[in-house]
Amino acid sequence: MSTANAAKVVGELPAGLRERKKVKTRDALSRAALDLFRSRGYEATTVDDIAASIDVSKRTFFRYFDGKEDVLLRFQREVADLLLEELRGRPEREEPLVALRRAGARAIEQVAAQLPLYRGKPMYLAVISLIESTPALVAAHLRIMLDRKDAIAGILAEREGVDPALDPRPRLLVSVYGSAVVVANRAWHEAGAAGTQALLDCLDRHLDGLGSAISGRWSA
Amino acid sequence: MSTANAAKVVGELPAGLRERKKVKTRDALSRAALDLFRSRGYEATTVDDIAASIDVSKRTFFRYFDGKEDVLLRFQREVADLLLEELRGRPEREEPLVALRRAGARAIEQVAAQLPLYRGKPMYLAVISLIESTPALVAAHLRIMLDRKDAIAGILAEREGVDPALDPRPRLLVSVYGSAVVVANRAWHEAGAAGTQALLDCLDRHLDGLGSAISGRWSA
DNA sequence: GACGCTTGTGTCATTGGATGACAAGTTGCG
DNA sequence: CGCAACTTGTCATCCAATGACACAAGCGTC
Repeated sequence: MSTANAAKVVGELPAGLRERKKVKTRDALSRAALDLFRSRGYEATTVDDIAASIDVSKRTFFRYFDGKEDVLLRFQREVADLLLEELRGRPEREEPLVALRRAGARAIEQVAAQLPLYRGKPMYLAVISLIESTPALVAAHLRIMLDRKDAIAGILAEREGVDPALDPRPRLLVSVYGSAVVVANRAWHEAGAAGTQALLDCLDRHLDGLGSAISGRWSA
Repeated sequence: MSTANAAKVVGELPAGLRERKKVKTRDALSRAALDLFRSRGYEATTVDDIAASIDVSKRTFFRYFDGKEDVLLRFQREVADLLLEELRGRPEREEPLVALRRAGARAIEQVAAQLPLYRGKPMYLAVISLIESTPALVAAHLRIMLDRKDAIAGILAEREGVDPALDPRPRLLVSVYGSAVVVANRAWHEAGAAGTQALLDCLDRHLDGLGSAISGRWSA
């Protein structure tokens, strides 16, 4: 139940032949899309191109993914869903931002580790890089986080015993956390897009900087 | 020079007949779009509908606006641009977040005051409400802010004498500020979408809550 | 006021994303 | 094997967006 949606993870045993085929097709589509996006660019690649490159019809592509964006964003969705799950399991003693940070870090670790590799590195990292170099995808990423924010804010509100409809802090915190994630992703990408640990470190640095960023003046 | 892009403002004297016609058409399109979006919903309204309702061709619509979203988002763009302008004029003594807040508040005030009215209230407010009730538009709004964030962060970095490429704080602050704006917009919308002052107050309340949201535990 | 020049508009065609309908092919299973 | 359930491809359609081109309307000039 805790891994309900994790059928896409590597070490799964996919029941019958039918299921195995589907997993294979989805994976092939993901890779083909990633390849094409990276070489030609996201906008310059049509869904037809992707489908044709693995010899399926465009219609089939849309049966596996909700849209062109979804090929990449489904990983981000996965992270967001995992974060939600992890957050529910955080000990009550942790203060809100700490619980969020831990849950987020664990979610990223899991996705990076469980998802298939792409050229030796976790596919998840390649996806982030691609997203960060495509404005339309950054926006779509924001949208995904937006969709999850209410749920996350709800959990935080419950943990702290406040009413999310009256107290702005739950939503604010979630939103601010999301901001830090986005800025950190970008910094990581611009700094060369190293490994998973570099990404997590970068995120930590940014989250540490939050307090200092919003208060007082900055020293040069 | 400071009001270079403000041709859309009310009290302008539009040179010749040609210009006056254009302003009229653009305004008619905006209103028609707003009407249709509000009654049928954003997705359910086609660009053809909008154009047909004021008897112009779809092609003409796309000559006035970059796309369907742009009819509404151009107001948000205006706010973002004004904020940028205001920020450049803030006194150096103000600390970063304070300068941002003042610049943002002034930008909103100006847009709300200068833009045409829609059913008695500033059109800007109607647009926010519509955006807030349409997920796709919220995402697009985020994208607009995203496009401006680097410029804003650059100004803040310069004011404070830090290097925006090394210090994460400029980008962080801008991003966090943007988060607060979005959360505040939504809260304002859900609270009944009162007037401009209510929006500004709501924004202030959210910005005041930032520090408390990210640190420590919350009291019930 | 007639002449061009510039600019805005409509029509037409096209591309690409996304979805519904239906027929044909596969897989799963008794 | 043979039927039921499911997957896929083809076809048609809708809509956003853009380029090409012809036509009309504003604008300045003589």
